[in-house]
Amino acid sequence: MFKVVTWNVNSVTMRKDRLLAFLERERPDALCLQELKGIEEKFPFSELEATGYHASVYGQKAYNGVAVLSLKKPLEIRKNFGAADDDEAARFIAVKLPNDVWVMSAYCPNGQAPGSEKFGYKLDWFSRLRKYLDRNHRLTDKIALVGDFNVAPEDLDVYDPVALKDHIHTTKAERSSLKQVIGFGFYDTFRLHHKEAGLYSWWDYRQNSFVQNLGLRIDMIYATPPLAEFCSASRIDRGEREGDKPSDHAPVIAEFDF
DNA sequence: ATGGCAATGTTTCATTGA
Repeated sequence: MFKVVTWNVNSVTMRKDRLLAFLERERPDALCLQELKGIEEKFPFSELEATGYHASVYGQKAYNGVAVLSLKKPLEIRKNFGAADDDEAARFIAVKLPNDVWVMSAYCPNGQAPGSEKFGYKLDWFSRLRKYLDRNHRLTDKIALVGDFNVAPEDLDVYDPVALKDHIHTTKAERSSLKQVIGFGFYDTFRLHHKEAGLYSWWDYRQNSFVQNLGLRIDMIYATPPLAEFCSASRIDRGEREGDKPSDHAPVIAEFDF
């Protein structure tokens, strides 16, 4: 069995205790983090290593930051999209594990508002992610491309698609850009097992949104065919959105039987 | 239409997030 998790923790410093408890409880083979919100010097390496995890970390001051925690030590680590790409925001890290699976933790740009400068950056970022995949991988590779994609791919993934039509996360341009990435050949492993509406991974901190289930499904575990064919279960751990000091995102979990 | 909540650094406000 190979268990993968993605979790936007909204500051690894603030979520350290939750993260350690989660790892003890779930013992995933790989846990991908987004929004570390700190430089590598602030990352709690020693406490994570004490729980048996290797930490591959790409940090940045104040914003962004991604990591992959894994039970097995990675054979290879890549940060962002390589020498051909000069983006300095720490939004992407890929590790090759000994079982030949590439695990990629992605923190896609928010985009702020349709038409804004940051919106253009978001669309461009997806385009560069697709180019990175084309340059470095083939469809026959076992890849888990996971993270906070900041796009709700379908109206089914939005609590009020009418009110939020053409808002950030739901525009045609964002959905089309995400599809360009997924068109590499990925499956949305959560939807392999859950087809219904009302299932989200993020809820606004404001307005009691979680209690009302006013959310979006924007955190994904995408897998290429040789991995997706073994996906036996998937779920969203809503319990992590409850209690004291939760992240606004819940962890998304996928299990692969091989 | 707006703000509401949370986290970080530029810290008692500004910026960003989604």
